[in-house]
Amino acid sequence: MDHKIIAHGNNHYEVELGHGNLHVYANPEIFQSFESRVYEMADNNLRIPRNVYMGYTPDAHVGVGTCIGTTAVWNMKDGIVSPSIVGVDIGCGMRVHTTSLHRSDIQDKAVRRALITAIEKYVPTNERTNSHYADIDIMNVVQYGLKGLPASYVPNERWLTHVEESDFQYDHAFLEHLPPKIRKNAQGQLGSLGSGNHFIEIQYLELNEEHQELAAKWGLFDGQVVVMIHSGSRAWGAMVGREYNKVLKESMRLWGVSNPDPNLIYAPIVSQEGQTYLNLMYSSLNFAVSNRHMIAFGVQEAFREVFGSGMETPVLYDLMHNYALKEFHRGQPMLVHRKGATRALPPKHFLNTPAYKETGHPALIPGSMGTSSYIMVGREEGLKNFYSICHGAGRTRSRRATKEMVTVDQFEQSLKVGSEDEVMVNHRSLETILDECPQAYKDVDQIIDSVVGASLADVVAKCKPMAVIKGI
DNA sequence: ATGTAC
Repeated sequence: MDHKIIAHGNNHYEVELGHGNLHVYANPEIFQSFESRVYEMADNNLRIPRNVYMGYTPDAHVGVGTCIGTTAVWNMKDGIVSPSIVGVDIGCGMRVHTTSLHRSDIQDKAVRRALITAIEKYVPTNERTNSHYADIDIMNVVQYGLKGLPASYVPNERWLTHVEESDFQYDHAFLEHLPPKIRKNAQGQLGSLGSGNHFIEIQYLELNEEHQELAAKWGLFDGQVVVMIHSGSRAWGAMVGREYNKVLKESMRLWGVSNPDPNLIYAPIVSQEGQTYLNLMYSSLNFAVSNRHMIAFGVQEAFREVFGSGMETPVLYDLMHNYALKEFHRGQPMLVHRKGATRALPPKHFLNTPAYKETGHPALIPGSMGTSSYIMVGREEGLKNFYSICHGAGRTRSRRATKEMVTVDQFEQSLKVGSEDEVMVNHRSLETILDECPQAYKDVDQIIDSVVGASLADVVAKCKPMAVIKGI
């Protein structure tokens, strides 16, 4: 397919497709690597009426119905909501906790092994292992988010304030639409990691010299040990997504609405079906943020076991990259879908959570296993992409293709196994998580270069991996 | 992604 491309400069391209224009933020190298399939998908998404804006971040790649890396906006009054443009793992996101430790404190491999073992004791990493928080009623959690947790699981006020949202408000009456077994499936999963690309990583920081002052304000220092968590809404969000893909698909058939891609599902925001999905999506966001909170609670317990009961692991921030949020833009309420896209608000922006109003909030971007992650901050210019930046490196090949192509030996080499700087992993064998090797992902440094070059955000700190806990 | 699957 040939498309007219407008190059705006500064890693910003506008691609004219059959049904509207797609904005792409990528450096020339990444831009050239996009396959035509991602443009076909964007064009199918642009067929949905009254789209206000659609953009790709540089980590964009093919997903179900809609590419991962999409920001898509409609007006609340005449727009649509789409489970396909939210993504299957509703509320999937990132969280970072800081420590007072320096990397030299955990350079000893025995210490890092002890931390991995302790974390696995407090955070279930096997699919069917329940968390031991039987005293938490998940119905309180899905209704009131972090405010639904018993006080004994909230170490201090900061854990409620340094998050993108602690309590997503919605009409709880919609919970009656859910199948009863969702409760049984999700109960016991709170505080568990999940599998796939989810992880807990122990990292050390390399501060960007140009943002030392901001880093200090955020409590960050060079060489600091931090913990990065990537997880989502587990069975709760998966069941909401699956159920409403079915329901909305049937509604589209009844309404006579169709799209060339049968996997692209959507409904008017004002319709009963759209309202039901939207409200139940918020229940999943409450589960997701609470899940990461409880994982972090377990991680703090583990650090206390290794370093003493006085150990504190303050939360830096928690934010999501799979959701649709009502936001005010251009003076109007709009529904901003971010599927594999991270909000990065600039300093002073009114949408910032109060704790980060002055500085802008930390935007947490994971790399692939064994490569760097990043802590960034949004810029004013990010407005052009509705303040969305990348959500990570972005896959470059499928799980199956990766397993056929990469060997366990190559994976071990990329983790520097055997050396002092080895990225230690909880799994005895890397065979089971081979599809998560760095060779399956784009080069995260190129992705970050694209975002910085497009003036969407700046790097505050680079996070280098020292130990990783993966689920199965 | 998912206590996977019309």
